[in-house]
Amino acid sequence: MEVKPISRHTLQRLPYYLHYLQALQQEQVARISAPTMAADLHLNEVKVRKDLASVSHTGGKPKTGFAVDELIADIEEHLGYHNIRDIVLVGVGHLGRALLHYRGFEAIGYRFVAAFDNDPQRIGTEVNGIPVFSTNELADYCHRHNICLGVITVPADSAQAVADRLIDGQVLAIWNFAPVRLTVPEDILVQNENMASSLAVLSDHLKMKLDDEL
Amino acid sequence: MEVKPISRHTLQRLPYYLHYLQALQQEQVARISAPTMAADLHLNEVKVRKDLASVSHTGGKPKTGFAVDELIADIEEHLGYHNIRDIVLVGVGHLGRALLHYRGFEAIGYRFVAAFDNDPQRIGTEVNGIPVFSTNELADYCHRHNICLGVITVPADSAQAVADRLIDGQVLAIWNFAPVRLTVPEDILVQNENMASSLAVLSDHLKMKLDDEL
DNA sequence: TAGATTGTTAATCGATTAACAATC
DNA sequence: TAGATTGTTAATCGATTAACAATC
Repeated sequence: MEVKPISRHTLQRLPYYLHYLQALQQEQVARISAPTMAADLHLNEVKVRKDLASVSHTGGKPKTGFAVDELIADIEEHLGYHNIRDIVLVGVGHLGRALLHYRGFEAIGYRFVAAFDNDPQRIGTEVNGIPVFSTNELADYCHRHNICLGVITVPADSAQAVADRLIDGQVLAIWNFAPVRLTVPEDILVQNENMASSLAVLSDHLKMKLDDEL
Repeated sequence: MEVKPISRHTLQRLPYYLHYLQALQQEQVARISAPTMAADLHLNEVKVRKDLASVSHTGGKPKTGFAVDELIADIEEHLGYHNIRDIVLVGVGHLGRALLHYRGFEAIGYRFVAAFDNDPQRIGTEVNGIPVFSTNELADYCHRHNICLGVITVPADSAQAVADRLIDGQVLAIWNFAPVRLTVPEDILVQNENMASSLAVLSDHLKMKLDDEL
């Protein structure tokens, strides 16, 4: 019995499937086929079939497709819904605040339990019910509460210092929104997120469109 | 004289290069080699060389590398720094607010000129100096001001309606943060952004790490 | 000249898409 | 049975990485 690792791109699509299936569930739809999903989500048919095959336990049935309820359970299981993990956020600026309010993380098994900031004005307050502590307490807090993941939303010039403290606190992974590449030990997982990066791709496509129209 | 199209992944890396080079410029560093950049940014050496080759006009010189100033200019040109484009945002919630405050967009040639929302409490206010109008005025505003790009940060269930209005307003592209796939005419460019998607990838890697440690 | 660095051609890797047999 | 749909094997495509000749 083998467990085939699930591809990066498939994982990125899972939350879309989940959202779509939950909407179907609301409308009391019991079964759904891969081709229908593909059409509705504007994805390639085979891609959807492969994605579903890689997470579904029971699989689909020819002619009728997949049971909506089961698929939802399968995807949620894969995304880790059943073992909620505690995470922290550092940098309670605008982006930090937005993430603390984001509702989509619980659905994939993550919950903010604390936020950290340097600004005395922010320390001691709460954001969406989550307490804000001094960054001095970061490493200690992570260690004591067994935090696995830290989200960095501080400016670029303090991101590395924050990362170092998170690592002192024994986190396993860092989700970094600062526009710098962090230097971390090999066994620490870092995922970089950059709004400007995403816009850069869109921008290039847009430029080509504008050029074409001349 | 051919223009080779620049790859999606290269584009995503350009903002990182730009940020890194600007830091070097601050420290009065005049020239930089691809291998050094690769080491500092934890990227493959050849990847950096190819990326730089695809944007640099004058190219590098063996032994000494690239002129920092020229590289910055080349990357900025590619990202569209020199023709700022006006964009709008719809949905002034937490995420919308964060984006309106984000400083990284100007650096790649985009400027928010208006925001839209349905909430009467928000209409008429300003966020970071950007006026908030009623969503009713969306299509009209875009058309009159020749807006090329609309950013959607409304909840999933109203995202499609907003997209329809943006398209009425003749925008060319949509940057969609709602967790749904929009239905749009073929010639409209849509880029989907989903925080949960990104976390899903990180989550899976993390799960494997945790499993390994048992 | 010797050595580091560039730019490019070839090999590898992973993801997408096409083709098709198996199934209800 | 006929036809839609599944699951998988093979072909294609794009990006990364390795190898190497050209250059200052």
